[in-house]
Amino acid sequence: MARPERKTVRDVRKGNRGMLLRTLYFGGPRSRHELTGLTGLSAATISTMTGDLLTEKILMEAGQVDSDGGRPRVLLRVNPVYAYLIGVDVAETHVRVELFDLEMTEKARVDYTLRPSHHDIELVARRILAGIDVVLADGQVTAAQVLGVGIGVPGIVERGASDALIHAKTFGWDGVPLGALMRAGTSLPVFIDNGAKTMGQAELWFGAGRGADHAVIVLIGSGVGATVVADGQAVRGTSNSAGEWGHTKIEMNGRPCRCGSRGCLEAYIGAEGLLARAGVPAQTTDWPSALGRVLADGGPVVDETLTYLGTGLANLINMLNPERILIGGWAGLMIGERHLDQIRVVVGENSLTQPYNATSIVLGELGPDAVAMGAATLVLEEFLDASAPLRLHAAS
Amino acid sequence: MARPERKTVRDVRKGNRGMLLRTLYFGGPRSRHELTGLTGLSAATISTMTGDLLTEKILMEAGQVDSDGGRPRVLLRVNPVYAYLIGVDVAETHVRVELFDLEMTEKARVDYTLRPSHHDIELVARRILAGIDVVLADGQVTAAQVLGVGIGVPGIVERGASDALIHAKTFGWDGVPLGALMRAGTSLPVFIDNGAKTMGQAELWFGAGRGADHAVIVLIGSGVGATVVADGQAVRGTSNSAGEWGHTKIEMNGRPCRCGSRGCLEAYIGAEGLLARAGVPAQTTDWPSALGRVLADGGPVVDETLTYLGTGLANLINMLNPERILIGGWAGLMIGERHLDQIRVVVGENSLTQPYNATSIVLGELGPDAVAMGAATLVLEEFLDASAPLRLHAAS
DNA sequence: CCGTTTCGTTCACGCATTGAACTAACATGT
DNA sequence: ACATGTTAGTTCAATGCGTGAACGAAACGG
Repeated sequence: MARPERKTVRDVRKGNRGMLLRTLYFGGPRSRHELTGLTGLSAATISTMTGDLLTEKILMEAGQVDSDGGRPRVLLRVNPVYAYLIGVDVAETHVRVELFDLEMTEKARVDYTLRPSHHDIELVARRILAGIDVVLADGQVTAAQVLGVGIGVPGIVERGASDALIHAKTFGWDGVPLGALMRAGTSLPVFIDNGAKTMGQAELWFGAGRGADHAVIVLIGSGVGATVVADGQAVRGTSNSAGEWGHTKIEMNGRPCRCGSRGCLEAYIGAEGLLARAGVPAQTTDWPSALGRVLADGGPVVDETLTYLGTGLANLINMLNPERILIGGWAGLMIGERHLDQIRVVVGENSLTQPYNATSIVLGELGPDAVAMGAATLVLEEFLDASAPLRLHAAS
Repeated sequence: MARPERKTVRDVRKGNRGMLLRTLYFGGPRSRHELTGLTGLSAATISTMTGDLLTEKILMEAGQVDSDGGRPRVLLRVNPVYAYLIGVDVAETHVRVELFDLEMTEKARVDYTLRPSHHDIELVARRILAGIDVVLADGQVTAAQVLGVGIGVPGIVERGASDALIHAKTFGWDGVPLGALMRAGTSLPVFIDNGAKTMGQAELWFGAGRGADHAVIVLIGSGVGATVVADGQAVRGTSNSAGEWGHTKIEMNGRPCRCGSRGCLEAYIGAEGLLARAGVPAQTTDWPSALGRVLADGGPVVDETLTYLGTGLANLINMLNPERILIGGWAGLMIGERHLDQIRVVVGENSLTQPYNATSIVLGELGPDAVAMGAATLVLEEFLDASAPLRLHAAS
């Protein structure tokens, strides 16, 4: 019952323009002629629309191609330096700010280390704002050229009517208004989402998820989460907290989980739970190498982990029937690189034949650094969907 | 990445017309003036559009209301006898064909009993076609007045490029082309979907799910399934087999399930599994009263069942963050009527606070007979979305 | 230099929504 | 009975958009 909005003729333009931009963005340089076929629009419409986009400098020409015997085609492409995007990754140990051009090429980056338990929200906001200034200076870009700032944060981002509120237990954030704080310091449009979701977005757009309409991107680090994509759209749920795959129960009366419950998937396949099960001392700090040793040694704990992971993935397949499952996150990649085949076997044993056969299970391509890129993708999405109304802003 | 279609000005009309029809369908009789506010369209557009719909007889006037001091408003409503819908329920023991008017009032019904293991697809198709003729005669409706036939069937309905194929193990159906068989016998448009899904659709549109944008409708009978609704749209997955909640694993190395795997939720809370766990002899035929006795007696088996059910629901909440969960199916209703409060407690203990608080858990309102009505809803949906292109057909 | 082929643009037309001006239908006060 | 005010609904010129058809542009081959 999602209420469709009133539509007017201008929405037609906006939609078609977005479609053209998307096909050009993802479909490489194309001639106007090719675009008629790819978009279904008439040559006349393509002509006027590309004309507009060229004078706006959103598109640019990209050489010619001979076409046997006739007038050569002029290739068009999205102008990568028409505007820039900023992506921010707020993590437990650092705040990272990155500047991208429209093609997601990194132009500048700055990292701020956060001392443990120094996650005061105002400190974090100050770091982000300072980081924006730094990357703009480094990249020699003015704020007026930036379409917006995307921020990936830990925890649940509640998108209320007014402003995004962030709940992150481990940070001591309980309903923190980061959006408002940002707006107080910059006039750039700000988009905030959970870091796991922005990373999923990045994989979906630029990684192993390209082109998938139904996908689940699973993130296994010390925690466990998932991004669900149905019909090309991220499933957010009613308060934007869908995807807590790590806290689905997979064992009645199972291991206690840090969420307070028992038998959560995260307690078995999350790095923290996995290492604890393998008997790695709790005070170990270098988790990745510890995990590497556990995986190399093999043994029952690893087999058990693969069983839990495979069963958890099978549940996703039975429930959601995705065409693709991506495994990401630093721990997920380490496990998957060694044991993907065995995971596939376990999944096959625990899922229904028909949906299992419709799914391919692959590893993420982007690595754990993609949070900021995914956050920037939030801005890019807005631009592609509605380049007309958004457009460039005067910066303060 | 769902590719949006090329849009033209006429699509604007189609969309707005659908929106108007929907608000009038679900929002009771309204005056043109009220419709401007409800739809966001201008008075001018409302005027021309309602004019069209009135001459097409899709709308009709429904009295007047005084409006203090001025011209009285003329109320408009959807004309319930503009056209009719046929819904079919193909179940293990019967084929039921029902005729509805546009307001889903039942006009005629016919039941055919199926003898066990007489599920030959051609027999079923013949029954359906005969049933269509019977309800049309009983309801004194011509085929030309019927918008289409919706059919709810067991098993997985694979919506390929060409034609719907049905896989239903218990019926011995493996890729059966019911759609093609129907088209050979009638020229009415045919829509086929899984019966659990059509029932979910019925609850969502006309039952306890009205108005929910994010919902899960859970069906517990002898089997267990779910309909997931995200952003007002049913989540179907890549091959239309999403929603197999009953075969998600809730216990490692748990009870064997008839799907061949182990630890499936269905093996615990499905009527068959539940009765087996309670020690009810396998040859019992009257399952509902057996279940009634088990529930009345109480004891550990019941408690256990509520724990499994609550945990399964908690997994849905954590994963999908719905605003509403409906419990339906004959067994689900029996359990829920007695123990809804305890279910809510178990769910609370096993789900994250924030999404739990955003969810209300309620019982279905429509009862197990809603499969045919939900199937008819498939036709209604098509009509409301695209009344212009669909329109009435010449019948054979 | 000319015909052919392919690519791209221009323009009249049909269809959509809209604001503004207008008409319709009532109640009230005198 | 009649004027006035108020609310409901309609009509119309203006504007925006996509499209097909006619037209212009830029190459090739002879």
